[in-house]
Amino acid sequence: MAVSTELLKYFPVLKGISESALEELASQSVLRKFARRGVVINAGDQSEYLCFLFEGRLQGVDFTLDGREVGLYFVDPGDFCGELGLFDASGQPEYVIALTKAQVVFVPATVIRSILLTHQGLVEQMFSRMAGRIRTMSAQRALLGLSNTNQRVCGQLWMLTKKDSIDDDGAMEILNPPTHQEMGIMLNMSRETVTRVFQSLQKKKIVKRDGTARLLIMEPETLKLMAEGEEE
Amino acid sequence: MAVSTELLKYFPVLKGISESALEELASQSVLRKFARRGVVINAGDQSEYLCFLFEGRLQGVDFTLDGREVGLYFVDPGDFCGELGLFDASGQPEYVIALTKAQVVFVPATVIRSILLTHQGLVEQMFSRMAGRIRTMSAQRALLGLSNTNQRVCGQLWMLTKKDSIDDDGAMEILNPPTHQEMGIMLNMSRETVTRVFQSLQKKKIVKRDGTARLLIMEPETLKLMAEGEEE
DNA sequence: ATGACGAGGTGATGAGCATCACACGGATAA
DNA sequence: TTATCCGTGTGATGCTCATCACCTCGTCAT
Repeated sequence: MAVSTELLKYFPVLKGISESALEELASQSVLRKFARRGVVINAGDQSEYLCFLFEGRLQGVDFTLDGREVGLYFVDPGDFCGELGLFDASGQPEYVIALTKAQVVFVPATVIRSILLTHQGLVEQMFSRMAGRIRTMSAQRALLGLSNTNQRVCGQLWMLTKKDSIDDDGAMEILNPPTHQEMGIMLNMSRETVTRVFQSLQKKKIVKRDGTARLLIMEPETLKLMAEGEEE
Repeated sequence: MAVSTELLKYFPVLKGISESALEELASQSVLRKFARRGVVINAGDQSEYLCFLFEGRLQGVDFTLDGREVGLYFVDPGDFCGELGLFDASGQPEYVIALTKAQVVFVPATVIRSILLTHQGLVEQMFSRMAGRIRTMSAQRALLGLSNTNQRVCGQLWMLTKKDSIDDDGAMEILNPPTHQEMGIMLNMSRETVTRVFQSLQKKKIVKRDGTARLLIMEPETLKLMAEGEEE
């Protein structure tokens, strides 16, 4: 049932919480494992948990009125999701699914709420987190505004690129890149079109596959220029 | 410079604030008027204000890498925007512009922050507000997932429809509807296409213009069905 | 080994919509 | 009044991309 306080210290947002409060949190939290495509948060559930991602990658997804799946945002390790239910009875608007095998710490919202009362710093962290979420959703929306599919894919890849992972050749990487299908869902385009864009990028040696768990961005600058529509 | 506390009481989120705090707020706030297309919040500005909308309609907008404008969300009277800068130095990601003549109360973020420390209820309100923002952005994103332009326009109109404005004939209304251009920006489609969809809706007597300030939704149910793709 | 499944790859086809170009009418200012 | 601007209306044209259909390959469970 409980997790260790050491595990919780992995999460930046919980820095600055008193040891006693952390123990309280830890005692009530659960670590759950998910397989690829597992459902972490179900829309409509009155899910009363904050979900801290320890390992893997999650994705928030929603559905159109006519049932088509749309991708909203990604969650990477150290981050959390499910915060919409914290103070607000409207429930989760969306699903969160695991894109890869994932480990998630479930912390009951009630515990978080009571700790928020006494930890002003945590309040600010939560605000920042939600502000960040809004920013990435805005950025994602801006991506959709690009009329050219090449630009959209390049822009998405650029957003996913680990900017600190630069190696000797100036190459960067994306760990656990989404499948073509998943990118299509994020970018409002068909799986086939994503595949074709990737073909073209690989032919130009701008990106390179390294197994399924890693995508190398050989020429980050060119990628960025293509996202801006300045390059063919 | 200052505004009256009466004016501030118009805003639901400020309910439950002590009279003294409200006076403090009022003394530091400013009421500003904007013309159509006026810029309320400038991206990049370290805008240190919460902007409460008293009258008119605002829109959050962003720009793609290649300079195209995209619409993010609407702000209606009683609501506020600019909360992203509250606790967070990353600044505003987006512009907020006035879609119509508008009156906006600017409240300095510093004052809000200090009041938040002592008003737990206000913290919850702010959380709810941001959660709501995320929900509407998700809904807006889901709209973009619809492949058919008719559906997108109908879905947007449905989101804008005042559900409490039903009259004898079962008609509803939208006050100060966006221009076709503005709808195009929200929905990733060209102004011309929006016009054509409107033509078709008017021909079928599903909507009806009433001057420039009011759009009548004659058949809300049909509109909703069309958004769901169940009707031609 | 064998079967099943999911990811990726590829061509043909046509519809849908962006784009361009221009026209019209109403509002506002000079 | 006239000039100007903006929102709207509409046709012609062509490109892009969704869709369908089918294939290969690798992986995993049995």
